[in-house]
Amino acid sequence: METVIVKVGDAQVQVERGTTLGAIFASLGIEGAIGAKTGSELLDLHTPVKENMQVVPLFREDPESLELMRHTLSHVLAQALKEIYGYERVRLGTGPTTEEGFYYDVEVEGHTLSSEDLLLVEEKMREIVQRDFPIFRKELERQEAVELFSKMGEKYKVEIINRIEEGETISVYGQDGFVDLCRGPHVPSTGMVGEFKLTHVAGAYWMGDSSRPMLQRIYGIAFWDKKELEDRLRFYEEAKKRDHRRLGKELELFLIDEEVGPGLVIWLPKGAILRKTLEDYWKEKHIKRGYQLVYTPHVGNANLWRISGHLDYYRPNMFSPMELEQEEYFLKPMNCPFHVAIYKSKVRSYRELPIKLAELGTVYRYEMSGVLHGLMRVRGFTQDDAHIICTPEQVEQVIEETLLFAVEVLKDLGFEDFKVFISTKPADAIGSPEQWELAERALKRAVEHSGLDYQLDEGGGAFYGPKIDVKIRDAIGRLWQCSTIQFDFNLPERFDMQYVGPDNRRHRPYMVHRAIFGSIERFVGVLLEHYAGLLPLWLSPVQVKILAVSPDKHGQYARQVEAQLRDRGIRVELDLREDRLSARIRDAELQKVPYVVVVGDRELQTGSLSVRGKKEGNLGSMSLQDFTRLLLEKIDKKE
RNA sequence: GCCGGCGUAGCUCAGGGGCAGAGCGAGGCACUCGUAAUGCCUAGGCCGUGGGUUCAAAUCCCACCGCCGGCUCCA
Repeated sequence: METVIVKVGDAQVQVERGTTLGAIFASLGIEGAIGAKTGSELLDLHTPVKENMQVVPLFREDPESLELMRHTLSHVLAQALKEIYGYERVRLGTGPTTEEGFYYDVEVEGHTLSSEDLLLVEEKMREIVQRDFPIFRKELERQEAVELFSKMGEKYKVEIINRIEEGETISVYGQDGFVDLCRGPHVPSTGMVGEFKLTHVAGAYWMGDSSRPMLQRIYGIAFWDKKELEDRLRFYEEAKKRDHRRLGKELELFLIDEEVGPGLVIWLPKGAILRKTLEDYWKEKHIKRGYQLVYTPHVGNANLWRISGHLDYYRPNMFSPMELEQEEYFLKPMNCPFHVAIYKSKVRSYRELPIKLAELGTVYRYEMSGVLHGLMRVRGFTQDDAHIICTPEQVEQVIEETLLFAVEVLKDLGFEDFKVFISTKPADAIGSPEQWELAERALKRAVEHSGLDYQLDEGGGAFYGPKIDVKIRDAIGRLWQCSTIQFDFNLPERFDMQYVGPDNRRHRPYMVHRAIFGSIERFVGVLLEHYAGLLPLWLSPVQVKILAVSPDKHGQYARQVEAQLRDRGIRVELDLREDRLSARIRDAELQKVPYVVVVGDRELQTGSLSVRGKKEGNLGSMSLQDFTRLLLEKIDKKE
C-alpha cells in the first residue's frame, strides 16, 4: 500500500494514497471545512491526495472560500436550467466565478431566456440548495470523458476536453443527476453555499470569439452573508444614481442626439462651462510645466496617415475618407502625426530638448455601435494630449516628471487612490532591445520613485513601445483608466525625426505620448460619477443661486448681489420665479448648486446675505464681502 | 458588429387591436410666502422610422434607426 504524508497545520498524518482531504480532515476532527488550499492553489474536500503535501483547511471566513461556493452555485445554476428546460435541450459552455459571483454560458435549444425566466431558474436553484445534494468528484480518462459528454450532446464540453493538455487530470463534478466537466474545486454539497441572486442575462460568444456561436450568459452574485449581498445590490443602486448619463440630463450638461449621430457629444451651456473650467486649468498647468500649447487640424491628408502607419494598422477605427481635389483626407483618430510635423518644422538641437507639445485635440474614431456608452465611449472626443520629444539621457527624468504631473492633476480633481500598470515588450515589437530596456527601466524607476504601487503586465505593451497606465479609484471604489504615458519607437522612425547632438551629428529622439485625463468627455463622465453630480465648487457650472424671498420686494437687491458676485468671477444664477421659497430652494438643491443665497427683508435692512451650503446646510447670515472671500478661497483651494 | 430587452408629452413612466394617459416640468391666474414640493387652469403627441396584417394598429408581424445590458473590440 502506497502512503503519503499530509501536513495539516501542526498535525501530520500518514494516509493511503488517494484518500480525500475531506476524509483526512474528518480523521483529525476538523469540522466545518468547505475546502482547502495548498500554497495559493485551492482544493476541494474531494481531492484525492496523490503526493505528500501541506494543506490548510478553508472555512467560510476565508476569502478563498467564496470562490468555491460561487463555483458550486454556477453548477447549481446549470442543473436548474437542465431541470427546467430539459437535460437534452440545455448545452453548457463555461461557468466560472467572477469578482462578485458567477455566471454560466449556456445554449437552450429553441428558447431565449428572459428576465422572467431567471426568477424561475432562481427558484429551482434554491430548491437544489435546499435539498443539499452531496457533490461528487470523479477523474476520467480523456476518452471516457469525451464519450460521456458526447453522449449527453455537450458539444462545448467536448471541445474543452480536446483543449485540455495531455497529462492534465480531467475531472467531472456532479450532484443529484447532474454532471459537469470541471476542474473544481467545489464545496462538499449544494447546501453549503451562501446567499445569491441571479442578476441578468446577456449574450456572450463561445470562447469569446465573434465567429463562434453566441451563448446566453446568466449572471449571478453570491456572498456568504445576506448583508453583503444586499450591500452589493445597494452598490448597483448607488452606481445607477451616479450614472453620468442620467446626471448629464438632469443637470443639463450634455446631449447625445440621435439626429446628430451616435457617439457624438453636444455640450450644453452648463457642461460647456464645466469643460472650459477644466480646460483652462489644464492649459495653465501645462504652461507652468513647460509645455507648449499647439492647435492642429481635424483632418489630414491620407499621405500623412500612410507615413504614420495609421492606414495600415488603425484604418478599421477611422472614419471613412473624404475626397478633395483628387486627394483623400481623413478625420484624425490621433494627434501625433501633427505634433511630429510641428517638431519637424525646423532643425532641432539637443539644446532645446525635451520639447513638450500639448493640445486638447479632438479626434474621431469609429467605434462599433454596440460599445457606445454616454461620455465614456464615444466616436468624437478630445484627448488632453501631449508629445514629449527628448534625448535618451533625458528619458528617465521626463517620465518621472510626467507621472508626478499626472498624479498632481488627478489629486487636484479630487482623486486620491491610484493604481498603476506597467506594460512591457510584447512578442511582435519593433524597436531595438536597447530602446525597450531603457524605456522600461525609466517607467519602473519613475513609478518606484513616485511611491505608487504598480502591477506589471509583461508583454502587455503596444508593439511600438512600453507604457504606464494610471487608473483612478472613484468614491464608490470603481477603477477608471485615465492617464497613460506611452513610448513610441515607431513614429520617430517613420517620420525620420532627428535632432542635432553635441557631436554635431543627427540622432533619433525618443518620443513619449501622454494624456492625463485621457479624454475630456470620459473624464467629465468619471468626475460626475465620482462626485455623484455634486461637483466641487470650482467646477460647478452654477456656483451660487440667489433667491429673493419676495421677487417683487427684494428682486432688485438680489440683482445687485448677483452683479457683484459675477463681477468677482463667480458663476451665479438668479431665481426670481413667483414660487414658494422652499420650492425654489428644493430646485436649487436638486440642481446640486453648492451655495444658495436668500435675500429678504432682514438682509435688505442689514445689507447682508443668508447663505445655505449644499454640503453645510444653513450657514446663517453674512456680509457679501465675507461670502465672496469664502467662495474665492474655496475656489482657489479647489475644494 | 453579435445576442437579448426597450423606444408613448421636455423628463420619468402607465396603457397593449376600437376616444392618447399620469406625475414632474413648461405657460397663465390666484396666494405674498424665510431654507427640499401652495392651489387651480391651460398648452403640449407622426406612440422612433418605413412597410405589412386588419373594417380598425401606439398595440400584432417584418425591416431599419436609436438606446439599455452584455459579448467582441479598444494598433
